[in-house]
Amino acid sequence: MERRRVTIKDVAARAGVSIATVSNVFSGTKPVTDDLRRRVEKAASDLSYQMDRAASQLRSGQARVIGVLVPDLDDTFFTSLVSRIEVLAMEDGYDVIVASSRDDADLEQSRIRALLGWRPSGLIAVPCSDTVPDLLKSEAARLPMVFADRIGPEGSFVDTVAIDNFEAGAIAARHLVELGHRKVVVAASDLGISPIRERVRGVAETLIAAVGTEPVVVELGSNGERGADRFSSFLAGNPAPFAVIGLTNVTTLSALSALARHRIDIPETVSVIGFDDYPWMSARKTALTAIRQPIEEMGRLLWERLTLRMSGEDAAPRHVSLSTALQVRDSVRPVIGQPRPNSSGEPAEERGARQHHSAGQEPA
Amino acid sequence: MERRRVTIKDVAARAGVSIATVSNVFSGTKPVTDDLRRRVEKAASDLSYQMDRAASQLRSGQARVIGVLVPDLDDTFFTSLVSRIEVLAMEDGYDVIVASSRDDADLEQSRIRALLGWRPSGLIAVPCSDTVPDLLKSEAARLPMVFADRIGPEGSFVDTVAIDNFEAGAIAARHLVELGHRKVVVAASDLGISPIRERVRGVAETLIAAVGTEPVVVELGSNGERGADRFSSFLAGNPAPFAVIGLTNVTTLSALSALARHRIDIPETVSVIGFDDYPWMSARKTALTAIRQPIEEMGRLLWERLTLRMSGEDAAPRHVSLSTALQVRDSVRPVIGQPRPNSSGEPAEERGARQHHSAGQEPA
DNA sequence: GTTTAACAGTAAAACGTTTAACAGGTTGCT
DNA sequence: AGCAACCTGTTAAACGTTTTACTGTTAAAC
Repeated sequence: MERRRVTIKDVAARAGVSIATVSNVFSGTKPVTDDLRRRVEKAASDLSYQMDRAASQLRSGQARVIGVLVPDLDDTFFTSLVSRIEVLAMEDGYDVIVASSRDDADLEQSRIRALLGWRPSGLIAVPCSDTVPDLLKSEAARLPMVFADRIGPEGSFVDTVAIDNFEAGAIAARHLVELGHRKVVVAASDLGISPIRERVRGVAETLIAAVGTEPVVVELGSNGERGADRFSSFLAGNPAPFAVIGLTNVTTLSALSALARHRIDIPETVSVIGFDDYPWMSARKTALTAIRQPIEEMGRLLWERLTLRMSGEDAAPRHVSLSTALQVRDSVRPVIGQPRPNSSGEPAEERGARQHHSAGQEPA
Repeated sequence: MERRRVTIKDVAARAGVSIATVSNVFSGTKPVTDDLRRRVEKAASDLSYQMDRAASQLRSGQARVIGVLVPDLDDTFFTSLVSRIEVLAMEDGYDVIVASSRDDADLEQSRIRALLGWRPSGLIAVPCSDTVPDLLKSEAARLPMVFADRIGPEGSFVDTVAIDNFEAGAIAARHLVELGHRKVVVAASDLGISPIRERVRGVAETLIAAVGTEPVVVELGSNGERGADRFSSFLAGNPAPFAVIGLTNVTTLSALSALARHRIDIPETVSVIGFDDYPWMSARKTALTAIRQPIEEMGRLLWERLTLRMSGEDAAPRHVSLSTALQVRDSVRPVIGQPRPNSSGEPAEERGARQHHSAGQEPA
């Protein structure tokens, strides 16, 4: 039963040519006359020949594969990115091998090793922490790579594509302020991640500048379920009304989940701005106002940068920063006049940011 | 700058052993004394040696890679599956390369070719149509593979893991019936896909048996946005109240979206049962009752079957069928007494199923 | 009508591993 | 003591391609 693998040799024999010619027919390295080409193609399809990538890659050094490393394959944001990249890569004849670091630096390290073992033509990575593995730093000269989304302060030794995180936060805060909100709660995932810190900063600075109020930052982690629990217990100690900004699609979900659990009405008692723009956000009675990341464009730019590098571009690293936009829907309620005074207290501070408490009038 | 690649030879030289020994240290094929092993490991790490997969694979024929083919990388169901598989595969030392067929049979064919070119150790596929590519049929003897989810009537030449689709539909219908519903609309994706047909059948037969009513089946396609439009125009011609069953997480979303667009209250005017169980479903004021697929378990079984095959099991194909369960939440409203008569008409038939119209009393 | 250049094809040498065949050295068994 | 069996290590031969260098042949240029 165990038929021998059909190799380039068999094809060559059947077509009556040398193996080099067969190789040329398929790789197109050197021209081949139509007659021979046809003969070879016929022979190949007769034998249902399939090139052996391992052999091809070993000899040529060209892998035609790109590695994609993301922190979490259950997070729609990352899978959307992977999806885009897969399409683009396929169109250019590359295959993609995925690896998830599950937000664990050690695992990330080992996944990177695995990816590198493929000697891929390129690497697209969403690092899981600010500190980029040395492994990659030393490889950066040799291997084309682009970082996405999670760009640390020092992540500048390589091309990057990310959104303007500060702006994203600012946009959300501004919207809230314009509608009269003063008490805002930020549902952050992990303040150890610098883009998240930036988003928080965007919210905080805008809020302070506009109304002199600091946001309350709640750290929910990157697991949705735990996040919901945490936000739920936050809710227990910090009565509405206020507005919440989700800084991540996962934290948005967590916050929403907790809010639902407490049967708190949106936007009547708490206004919500979500992150990312996914179908489920508009599939609700009060559709979610959200900060939309241009995922499609991110994918495109990521691939563009990578292909440029792969084709030998050797300029200084470029960092592209994309703008987010607010998708205004129904989950933010305009507040008329001053916020009504709380009867029973107000959000206590949870982490980092101090909260300015303004009962009644502004200090001019 | 272009340093030469560090190979097994360099390591061997530095450690003062033969390349075969180095190979043995890493592959563990033959035992090596501790002394040498240490020397080799030291040398390898000094040079930061990394094995070349291409060479290794070429020689050994062992790829340690498994191909995963899904119809859509933007559908959370499939990405959840991929995520599970990636974890399991990694734990066993396999890498995974993903390909999306985007529900296109031609593309699927070409993606399969690409996957096969890697000579993977195994293949996990969610075919995009009932007719399995001949390409795979002929490869089935050689290459361990398992099909998931989309199992056609003839998909039996290879191991499969799927849910009991008929039962899934039946469960949903039963729940509806028990709560007094008689008019049910089924939001199907594509009736060309046999699992979907099965789910429809499950709903229809249960409904007919219980209350003598046939469901109205609306075909929404597998694109969420278009699906929402279609369901929206269905809604325009077919006034509530009724109950809808989403047969897919995407169609659920589409239906919900359209419902929201028409400002129809859930569950007051229409009751909804969704498919799959995702965080967004419970992150709403009226959480969604849904048919939950055991994705985690599916992934586990898929991997289990595949590893069994990869380790040489050569029994007849096994087909495992998993049960779904209804996750009861708040989106289905009990109907008291008879359904109130419609004022302006009722759902017209959209495709396939005829609708029985019972104005007033049952025909005993 | 030479000389050149371009072209189409081939033979053979890589590419970096794994592994089959083999070689000493030690141990175990009569 | 003698022989087999077993270790641990080495040498060299694969694995299936791509690519370099080379060989004729044909077209272009003088």
